[in-house]
Amino acid sequence: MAARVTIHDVAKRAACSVATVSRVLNGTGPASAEVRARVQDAARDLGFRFNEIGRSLQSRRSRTLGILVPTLSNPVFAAVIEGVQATARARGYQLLLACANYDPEEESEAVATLLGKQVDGLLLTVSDAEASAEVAQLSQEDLPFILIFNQPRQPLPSVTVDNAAAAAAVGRRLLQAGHREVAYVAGRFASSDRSQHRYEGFCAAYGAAGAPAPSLLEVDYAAFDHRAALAALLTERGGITALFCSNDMLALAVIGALRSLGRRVPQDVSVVGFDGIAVAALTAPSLATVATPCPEMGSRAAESLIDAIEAGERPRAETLLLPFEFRPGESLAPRPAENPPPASGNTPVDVLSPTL
Amino acid sequence: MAARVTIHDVAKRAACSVATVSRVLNGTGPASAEVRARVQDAARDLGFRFNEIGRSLQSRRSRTLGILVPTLSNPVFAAVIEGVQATARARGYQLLLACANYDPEEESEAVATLLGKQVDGLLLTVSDAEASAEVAQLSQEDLPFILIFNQPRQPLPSVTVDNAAAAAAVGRRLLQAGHREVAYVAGRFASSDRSQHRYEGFCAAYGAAGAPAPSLLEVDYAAFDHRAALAALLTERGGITALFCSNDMLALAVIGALRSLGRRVPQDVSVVGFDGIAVAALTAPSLATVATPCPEMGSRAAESLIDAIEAGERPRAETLLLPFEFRPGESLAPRPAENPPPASGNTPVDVLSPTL
DNA sequence: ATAACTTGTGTAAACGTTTCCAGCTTGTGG
DNA sequence: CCACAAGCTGGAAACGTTTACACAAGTTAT
Repeated sequence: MAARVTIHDVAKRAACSVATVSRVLNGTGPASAEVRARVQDAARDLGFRFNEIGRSLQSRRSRTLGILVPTLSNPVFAAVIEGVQATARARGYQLLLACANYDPEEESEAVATLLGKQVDGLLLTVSDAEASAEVAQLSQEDLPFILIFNQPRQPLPSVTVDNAAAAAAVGRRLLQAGHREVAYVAGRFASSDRSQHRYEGFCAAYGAAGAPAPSLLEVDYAAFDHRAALAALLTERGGITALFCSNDMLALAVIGALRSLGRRVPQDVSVVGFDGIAVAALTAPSLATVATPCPEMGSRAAESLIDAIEAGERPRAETLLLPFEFRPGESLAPRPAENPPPASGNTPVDVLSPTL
Repeated sequence: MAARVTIHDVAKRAACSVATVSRVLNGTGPASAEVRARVQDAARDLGFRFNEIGRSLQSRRSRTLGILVPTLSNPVFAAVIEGVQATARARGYQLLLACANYDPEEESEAVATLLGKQVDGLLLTVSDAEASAEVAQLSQEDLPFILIFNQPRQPLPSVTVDNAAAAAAVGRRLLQAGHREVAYVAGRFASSDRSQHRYEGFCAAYGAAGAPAPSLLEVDYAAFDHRAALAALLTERGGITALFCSNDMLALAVIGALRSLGRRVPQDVSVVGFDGIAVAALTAPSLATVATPCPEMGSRAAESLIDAIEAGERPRAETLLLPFEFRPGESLAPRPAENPPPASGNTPVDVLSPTL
């Protein structure tokens, strides 16, 4: 019921004009000590708070950033958002959140909605930055934006890690551990530019070592049961001793699937992930992975974006690569001796399918 | 550069008044087929999109919901938000996100900011709903809000699970497995109403069975190394064979700490969590826990909130309890036979401290 | 034929701010 | 004593919408 109290109410109570109230409360423009006190008292008494909608309309700045991620189910994105959120708040910006479920159409819709809400800038992770209609749309609308995780080949503002280099590092680790026959397991390969970069880097490392090119296994990310696909891969190419998964969530699911197929990790098959989500260190076996500085990526991106906004420019159309770090884990062990994998008679534990 | 195109630009191009443009584009009010077409063409040609700020100012409705959570590091909250996000979007609302880091002061600040942004309603998880200044503030400001996870004893609108009942269920499971000496491990007990409810329910189950009351171990949530605290508890009360942790993230950390103390889970100590985060099913040992329907909690809360908003009312001041489910896991096993825990000579694995 | 609707359209006020501009006090230097 | 600056204050326009109201033209009922 309490009708919102406006600057007019404060003005009336302080017996002055709204212009004066605005000047006093914003500390802009002069005011006598006397009226200043009256205004402040009135504002306090009435519990006045600026209506940011009115402010935004007048100033044509919403002090709001849009952030678009594929999902919140993958902790990587939550971690990024945490970083974004922290620096956004530190600099006086709010966050309007949208999830696009890896669907380009939903991405476009979300961007349109965010634009309608007059966000001052946009941070986003899209399926494929190169083929993305909404990136084009943004450039055209001339709204400052920065991609996160995406590593486009054209010059676009983005913050990520060097996916190819990181994947190559993983490749070298695996080679070092004696794994010559390996596979890359990807969730949504076709629609993820970064997943492709990772595969390329991975293959490059194997090529450079004169080892056979890693197989590529694309699994249906939506289905959480990867047993059939993995079983097929492992019997088809019998010698495979290590799997590099395109992200940690997938790696954890793969480990579960392997276990229930009776394959031990890492004794029979080694598994490496990508992202470095916190829980990966807590599992057993702990997950070998590439740790990406998610919160830092978020805050660096937010920082640059806000800088650009406040300078009235657009962010520089170049990729900022942050350092990654290979994080060893129990899921990666030296290649087993030349004995064939054990018969699958081992008590297959049923994995509970998580409700992501 | 592209100056935003407004309804006036459309009006000029369509050679009509802004009122007509508004009526046509909103489908409100009459318009001749002829002018309707002109307006639609003009809007399309100019790439017109409503400025929601202007709209909100005029309509005094922002079609935006605020959502305040303690953190995004804990996947539970990400899961809730995912549910909220889905139904909010389905009903045409956007989400303004804020994190308060479990700090009541930051909670208040965040609420104030959200109010300034004129959110139509607020979904929030606070440290302690009963002692919370911002809940009072909200009631007073008469802004529709619903608590999530909080289970206040006063009548306040909230969506959660019956924490005490769920904890009692855990207690019964542990008793059933022969664990008579147990402890409750809590992250931030003092500041979490739900953690307290859980402890009460847990104790009630033990009381009803005539078993000794569970010990209470409060650990510093910020410090990720709980080894010292756990070692102290386990030597002090030698007979403890099971730990019930106030949430899954803590449970996973506790399992790591136990491992590095040379205690095997579940052979030496059983561990049960609370929340049912997705990854808990993927770890080894998989985590026994209480699964809470996080996305459902989010969507139910959002649904009720929006209903209230659109009815011009406030949500009913009562707690909606959603069903929980005990989810068995490998981390819970029958109490070991009467032999004392093995000497700690077992290869202590160093847990990598996650960068949450 | 007139009165009373109906239909389509435009004018203008409002929503809550900020800010330009002008005007009113004072005080100062000539 | 007057001009002028400096300090303070208020009026009013603007930001992009929606919508109450007025009005013109056409339709129908009397």
